[in-house]
Amino acid sequence: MRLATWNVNSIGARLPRFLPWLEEMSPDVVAVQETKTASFPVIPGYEVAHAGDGRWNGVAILSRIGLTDVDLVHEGHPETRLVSAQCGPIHVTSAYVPNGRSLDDPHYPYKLEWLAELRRRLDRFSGAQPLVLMGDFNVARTDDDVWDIKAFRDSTHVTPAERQAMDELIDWGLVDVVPRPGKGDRPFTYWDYRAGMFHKDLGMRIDYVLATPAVVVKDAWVDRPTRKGTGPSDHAPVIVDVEVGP
DNA sequence: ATGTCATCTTAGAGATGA
Repeated sequence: MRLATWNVNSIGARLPRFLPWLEEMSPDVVAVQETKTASFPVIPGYEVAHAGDGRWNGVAILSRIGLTDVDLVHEGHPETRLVSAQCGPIHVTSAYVPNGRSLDDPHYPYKLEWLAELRRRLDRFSGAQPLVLMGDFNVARTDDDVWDIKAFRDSTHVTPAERQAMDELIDWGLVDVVPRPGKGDRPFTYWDYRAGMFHKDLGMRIDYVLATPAVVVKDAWVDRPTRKGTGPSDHAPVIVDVEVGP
C-alpha cells in the first residue's frame, strides 16, 4: 500500500503537475495540504475528503481504498487545517500546522496551541491501531533538518517549544518515518522559491509521516524530482510504502 | 537569507501569506 503527503501550494495552480504525478506514483492514499480552494477538483479513481474555505489553508485526503468516518473539524480552530478519515485498514490524518510567522506574532502561540489540540485529539485513538498522521508540520525537529541553523536564530520552526510539541505527538506512540533523501544526506522536503534555494539545496524537513507501529514501513523517500521543472510546489512529496498486518 | 509564487481585490498594481 502506497501513502503520500504533499503540500501542493494551491491544487488549482498545481493540477497540471498533480494529475501526472498521481498517474506516475499511483498512491493509494494522498494527504494534501494548502489546497487554497473551497472546492477540490474531481479526481478520477479517487474518493476525496476536503476541508477548504477558499483563499488560504485547505487540506484533503484522496483514497482509492475506501474513505469513511470523515472528520473535518479541529475543535476550537475554525481554519481548515485538519481532515481525517478511515482509509481501508489505516486511519489517516492530513494536517497543515500554522506557520507561526515570527516569535512575536500572535500566530506563534496559535501554532503551539494548535499542536497541543492535535496531541489531545490523538487520545480518541489507540496506539495499537494502524494510524498515520502526515502533512506539513512547519517544524524542523533537529538542527540538521534545516540547511543552516545559524540562519534560524530567533525564528520559528526550530524553537524548543515547537520541537517539544512535535515530541509530544510522537511520544503518544508514533514513529517519525524518516524518508530517504532525494539528494545529499538530509531529507529536506521544502525549499523556498526565492534566491535559488532549491538549486543550492538549502531546504528544510518540515513535512512528516508519523505512523503507529502497526503500520509496517517498507520504504520511504522524498520525491525530489517533483520539486523540479515548470510550475512546481515549493514542497516535495513524501512517499511511503507500507504494509498492515492481519 | 529573501531574488518567487499564488490569491484576492476589483481592472492593474498592491496587500497578504508562505
